[in-house]
Amino acid sequence: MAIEGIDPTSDRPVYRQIADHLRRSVESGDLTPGAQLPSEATLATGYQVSRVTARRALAVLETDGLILPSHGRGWFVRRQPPVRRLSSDRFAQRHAGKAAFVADMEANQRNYAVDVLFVGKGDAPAAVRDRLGLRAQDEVVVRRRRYLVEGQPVEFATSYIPLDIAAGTPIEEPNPGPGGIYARMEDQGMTFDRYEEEVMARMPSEEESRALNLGVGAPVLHLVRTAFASGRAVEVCDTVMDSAAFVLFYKLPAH
Amino acid sequence: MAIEGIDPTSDRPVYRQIADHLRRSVESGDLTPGAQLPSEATLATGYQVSRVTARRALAVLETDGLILPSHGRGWFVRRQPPVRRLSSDRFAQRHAGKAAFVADMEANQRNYAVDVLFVGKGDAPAAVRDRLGLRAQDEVVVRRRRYLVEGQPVEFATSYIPLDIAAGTPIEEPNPGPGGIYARMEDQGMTFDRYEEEVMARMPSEEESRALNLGVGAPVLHLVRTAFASGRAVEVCDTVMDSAAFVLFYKLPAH
DNA sequence: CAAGCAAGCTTGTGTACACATGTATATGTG
DNA sequence: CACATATACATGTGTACACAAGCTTGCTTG
Repeated sequence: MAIEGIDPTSDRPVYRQIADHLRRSVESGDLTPGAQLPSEATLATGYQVSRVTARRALAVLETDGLILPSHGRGWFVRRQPPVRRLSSDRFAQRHAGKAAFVADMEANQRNYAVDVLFVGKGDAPAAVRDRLGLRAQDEVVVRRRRYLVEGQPVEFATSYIPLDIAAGTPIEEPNPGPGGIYARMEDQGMTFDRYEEEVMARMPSEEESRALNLGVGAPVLHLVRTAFASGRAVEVCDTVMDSAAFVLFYKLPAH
Repeated sequence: MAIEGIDPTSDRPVYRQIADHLRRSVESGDLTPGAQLPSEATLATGYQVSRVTARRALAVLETDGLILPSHGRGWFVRRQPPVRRLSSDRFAQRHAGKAAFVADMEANQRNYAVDVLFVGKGDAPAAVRDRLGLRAQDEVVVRRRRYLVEGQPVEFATSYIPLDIAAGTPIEEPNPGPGGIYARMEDQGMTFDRYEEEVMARMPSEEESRALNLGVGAPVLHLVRTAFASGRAVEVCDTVMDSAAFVLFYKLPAH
């Protein structure tokens, strides 16, 4: 008699049947986020397979981003960070001098934090230089920061601003003051024309995966925003986001 | 003496060292896209490990989306489909009566094809009904289609249109005529107000992975667009895209 | 009581082997 | 020449086992 609906004679491999079975337990809420799964040995005897096969089933769910192993402790159902939305108008309509991320977070009533990881002069990648219309030797101000929601890192953002705009202004400081760097540029008399955003989805590098605390199979959203003010590109912001934590929202006029 | 830089005494597991070594071969162009890797048995003897360990190294690269196995043939370096861009203004500025996708493709000089998979009356998912402002029992016209570029399926799109708009019009036909369904709605005197797009990145279901011919570790872009005309939501289009084939491009005015 | 250590659990990495199944190629037969 | 078949080789799935290494618990010892 088959154990728990597993049929060794089926065309579908046993390890996939076990993965399906466990997946249903997770998706039905039978195994809640954070819950511990039975140990590999328990699963193996329970499903009457070898530990190798049980592990293979677990690996499938790990790749799917459903569960995570913890060496010496066990396998656990992933806690999905709560989804939040970002609006396309988040840069156009800054609320009462607050930076975009802060306004988003307060609108969604979430605990958030921003770590400034690096601010200073540096070089820009070639793709960024192209968008800013700079030459190879031109330096920029680099602002790298990390955003956390409910204690979880969810986003890394790196801004590149041409030196002739940023030099000698609060843009070079870790804290650029109320309204963020956009407000400081407007202080200089700049008027923002438009933004261009390029959105990609891809797998994270090992470093990104570690930094965002992602599961093995979890992709990232990669957003490159170019801001144009007074007829020129004044900033490129390169953002890598935990895809489970974001839904990008764009409101587009119909001409 | 170590074979090919593999050190069994290192802290880094052997299978990861082998994966790194092979990854470099792929990324350096030593193994070009489409090229076949040595067989598992060859790798095992070459690196002096068991076939299981060689397979584990290959599985790492498969999860990373670099290589693909072909049963009975071997492992091959993935061909990345050529990246193409979609513009945010693709719906606002339809060119000479051409549908959005067609205009995009011709602008990028690519071979493309559209398969109409299903057109007819049906039910909409709850999330779609909400966006359209419909009740549970309200039926819609469902239009499901597949887009191919250079022979590769890259996108599945499903449109939902309220029955009171679509019934008895070419919108119910597989071929809705020049300009697509938007043009037919305008024929009815509708004026398009705005579009809302929600962009997510996630891992595909097994079915999606198969349908889009994705590698194991490849994510999809999931876009849900709601079109508003004459003050009401008139269409929801649910699109799942091969993330390797698309860069979404949005041009946003600065208020 | 507290510190430390050992036992016993967990996952992580690796071996060797067996057989099923898909693919390509060479070979032999009509 | 065309077609079926055998065979060699590829990956796919599964077993059993061994040992390393991390974590938790509880007992022992000072």
